Amino acid sequence: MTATIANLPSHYDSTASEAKWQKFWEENHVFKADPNAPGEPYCVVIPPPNVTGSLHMGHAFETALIDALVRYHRMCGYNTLWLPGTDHASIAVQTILEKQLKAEGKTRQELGREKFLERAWKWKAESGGTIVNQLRRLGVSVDWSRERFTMDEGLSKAVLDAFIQLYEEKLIYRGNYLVNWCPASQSAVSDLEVENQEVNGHLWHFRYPLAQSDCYVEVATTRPETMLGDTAVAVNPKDDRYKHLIGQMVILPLVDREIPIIGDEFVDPSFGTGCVKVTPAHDPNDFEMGKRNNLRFINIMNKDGTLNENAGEFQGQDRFVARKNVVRRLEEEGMLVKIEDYKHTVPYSDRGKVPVEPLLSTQWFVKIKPLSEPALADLDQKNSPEFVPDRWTKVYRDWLVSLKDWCISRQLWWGHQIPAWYAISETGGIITDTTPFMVARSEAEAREKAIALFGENVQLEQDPDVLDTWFSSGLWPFSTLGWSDETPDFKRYYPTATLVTGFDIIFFWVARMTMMAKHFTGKMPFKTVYIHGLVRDENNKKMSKSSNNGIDPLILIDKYGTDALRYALVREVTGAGQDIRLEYNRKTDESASVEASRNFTNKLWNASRFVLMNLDGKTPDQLGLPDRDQLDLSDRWILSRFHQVTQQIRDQIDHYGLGESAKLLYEFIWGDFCDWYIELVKSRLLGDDAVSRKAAQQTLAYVLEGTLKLLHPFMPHITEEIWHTVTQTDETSGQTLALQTYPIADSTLINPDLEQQFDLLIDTIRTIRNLRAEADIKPGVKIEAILQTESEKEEHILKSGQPYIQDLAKVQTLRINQPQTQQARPEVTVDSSETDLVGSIATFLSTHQRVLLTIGCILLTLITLKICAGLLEAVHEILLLSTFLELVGIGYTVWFIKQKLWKVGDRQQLFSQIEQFKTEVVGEPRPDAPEPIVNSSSPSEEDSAQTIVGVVGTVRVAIPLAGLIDLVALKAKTEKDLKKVEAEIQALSGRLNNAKFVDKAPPDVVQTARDALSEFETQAEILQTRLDRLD
RNA sequence: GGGCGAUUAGCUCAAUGGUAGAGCGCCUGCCUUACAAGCAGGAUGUUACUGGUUCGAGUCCAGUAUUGCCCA
Repeated sequence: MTATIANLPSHYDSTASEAKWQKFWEENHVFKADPNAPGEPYCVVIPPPNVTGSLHMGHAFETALIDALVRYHRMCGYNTLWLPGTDHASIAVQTILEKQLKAEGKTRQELGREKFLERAWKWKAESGGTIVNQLRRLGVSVDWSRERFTMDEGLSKAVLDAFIQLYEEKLIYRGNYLVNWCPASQSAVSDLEVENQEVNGHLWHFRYPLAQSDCYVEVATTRPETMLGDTAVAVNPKDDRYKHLIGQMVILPLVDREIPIIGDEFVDPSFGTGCVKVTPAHDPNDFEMGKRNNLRFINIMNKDGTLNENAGEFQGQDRFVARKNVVRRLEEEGMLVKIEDYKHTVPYSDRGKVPVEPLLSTQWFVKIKPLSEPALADLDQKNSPEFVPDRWTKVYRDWLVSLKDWCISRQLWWGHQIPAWYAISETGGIITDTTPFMVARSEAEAREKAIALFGENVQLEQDPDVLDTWFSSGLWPFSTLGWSDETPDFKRYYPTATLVTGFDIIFFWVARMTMMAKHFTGKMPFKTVYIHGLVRDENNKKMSKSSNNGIDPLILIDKYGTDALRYALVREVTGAGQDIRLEYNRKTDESASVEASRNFTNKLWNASRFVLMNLDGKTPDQLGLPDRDQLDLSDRWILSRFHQVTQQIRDQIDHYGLGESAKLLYEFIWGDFCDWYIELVKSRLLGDDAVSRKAAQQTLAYVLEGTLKLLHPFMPHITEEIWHTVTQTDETSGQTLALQTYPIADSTLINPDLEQQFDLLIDTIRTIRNLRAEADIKPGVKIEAILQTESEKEEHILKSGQPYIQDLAKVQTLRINQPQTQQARPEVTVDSSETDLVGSIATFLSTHQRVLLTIGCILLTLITLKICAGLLEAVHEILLLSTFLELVGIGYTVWFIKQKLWKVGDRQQLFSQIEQFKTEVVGEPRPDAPEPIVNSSSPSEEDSAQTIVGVVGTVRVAIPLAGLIDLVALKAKTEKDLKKVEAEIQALSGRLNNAKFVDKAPPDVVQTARDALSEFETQAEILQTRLDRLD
């Protein structure tokens, strides 16, 4: 048994609770998957975070979404596995480490590969530890026993297997191609690691003289220094200005090299002069042109971004220094025509933050078409994988179609070293483009092969480069499950169910995984790809490390709790794929939206406290299911709502409507359950009808427990905490909400008609409350209210809900009448024997309130004076005190009259107090009195101007007010209401008078409009009558 | 330049083509024994703009403006 709830504080302590349950889940192996257990498998692999430091809000968002899906499916009975892990992020980590080294005045070369890698592993341990800790604090339901890292033993083996297989299939090749060279990290980077930035640059126009004449052609470039590597000038063969020049030669200035003028369709005649210089070794387009036209490839650059021996006088200069110098020299030679300001995009290295240099070098490539085509076929033929939302399918498809061969080698140390060994003894002890190599599983295997080819004395050296990180990430969905072995996990959980990730890495990652998976396993690695948006900051900027606008989720978790943060993130999502914006004040570390969610957790907490306080120490199980025959109207209503919401939530989550589900729960818990049901049930819990009380307890317990289950995937910690208390489940039992069955909607309890009827009661209560506020009636004061309707149905509903109205609108006496015009109808005339004593007194009181007021006033004054006199007598010996008290007595009388009798509202309050005093003596009317007071010989309230009136549906709500009221204000309010109603009437009748609308609109829409019009007309009539009487 | 989104209350965002809602903020009144992190009530909109389709458009179409992202 757990501690009694009475000891619980009124505020939920997230910090303590979260730590407790995170520990509990892990220690009890709650999320440990068992491939031998029954149930359809539901497996999700985590998009592995980079070990580059810590998680940011985007990760928190993503894991909140995944966890909601995973916990939901687990509770739905799937054999669920969420597999966690991290990614080694070769470039990113190496950049961080080199920065650290630089700060210490060292380089990695000085340190050496081995020591550098030691350092990297140390970093990995720290960062990985931080990340894992953060994931734990987020309360994710992952199976930690299966945690993986892209460079751990198993995954490294998978990488080796994949590489060797692809190489043997001739899908991996080594070749000399143009790559994106990052001079900062001194490595090739993939197209994806390049970020195009718009810069304000220049367009330089140069003259290249023709070899055979005094004429020249004019070319334009944004990178003048590359002219040193030009091997042609190209024009469009259809360009009349130049086509006669094709085949002629020009003399390259500064270099004095003769280069041809070629015709190539690629040249855009409208760009610049229509005549372009061609540098095949330093520009991707020129590279293609060079291959098409058999041009020379002259590399003018070293790997550090300085110019090499091919640059002549500029050798050794940095590329940007050389740029200036080349321009100056051309100007001196008279070859500079002009310099234009020019805005263009420059490729920057994502990591190195310097402009990327297209550089010709020898790299390893994956032939992509044989991989992308099967993946494309699956998409086109089977719509696999299915993207949610669908529009991302096109993005994914376009990418697959336009893929180029994938450069997979990186000139880095941190990562999977390429399993190729060079027979360097064949090429003078160094690796060159022509050094023979062996691809093998190990150095020993490579040596065996090498000896066979080159003899015993062959010297081997492993390729120093590592593989692109995405090569190993591409294997993630199956390598983590044990591939390339047929492990039980792989057999049971592969292919996985859903991949949840951001659209920004569809290219990077999703396409790599589908291609690799199709090739190696023959299957798409996941059924569905759920694409979520990005978390933007308060300025609508994407949160990222480079923008330095990220927010550490732990700050908000510490302040508001994990559940609050997660819920705030998830409820922001609509549909899917939409970006969300997180409100955040960087000065105070506060977030309004997370605070709102925290308030919601607190609301749930307190509602649960209330329920617990009223269950007489029993659990939902002990109380049992409520007997349907004993249910009160409100019980049936909340049960209908509960099952309705259950159905909606299941539908939503099944279609990835996570934000919608979260919002549904918010409305249900705060609105239906707390604002209405709990308020309605209070009097029954306090009352002495044991049967009704028990039904209320059972319903409360049942709905609360069910709601905790519904909410669990979104707010795992607080629901677990409350569930354990409500069910009195000891922690040591190992029982957990996380493994309970997710509620299943019982359609026999869903009653839309009942819900609609209940809405009328709610609206009636609201209208009375509204009128009370308008009339400035104090909250504690009980009033009289009169409800009139022409509709028998409405009348019936109002009568069944009478105690609710009295209870929640603080109505002492409620009359539910037929309007005067129909009062003759017998069914509404109730035998006077049914009119109880209280009703008589109320009628008497309201009829004779003025007399009563006067009597009360006199009585009170007399009592006051009597008390004063008595006091004076008792203390008359004290000097001056008697005079003082006399003054007090007189003063109080004056004060009393002014305070209690002068104003209308105050007199009314006094009246009400007297009435309450009366009820205390006579007794409270039973809240579940079978019939409201019906009085066909209606008193004159509705004839009096001293009545405030509102309408709901076609129900007229009247509250008689004692004494005079502010007629002007009342009139203004009535006029305002009437105006609103008249506007509605005008709009509706306009529509209904339109023959086309009546003809063409669906009949139910027309009928709805007719019903609404008739309702508004009734409302208008009621309001107009009131207004007439006020005049 | 091509593509994909977005633009609705002061702010953040909702609304199967049927006549606009929520949270926060604001105003009024309440410490009503679950909750002041709360309760009750209230005010607030030419749905960016211009046309078109339709009986009917925030929603569909075309264009314009602003803005964000992706790809060149």
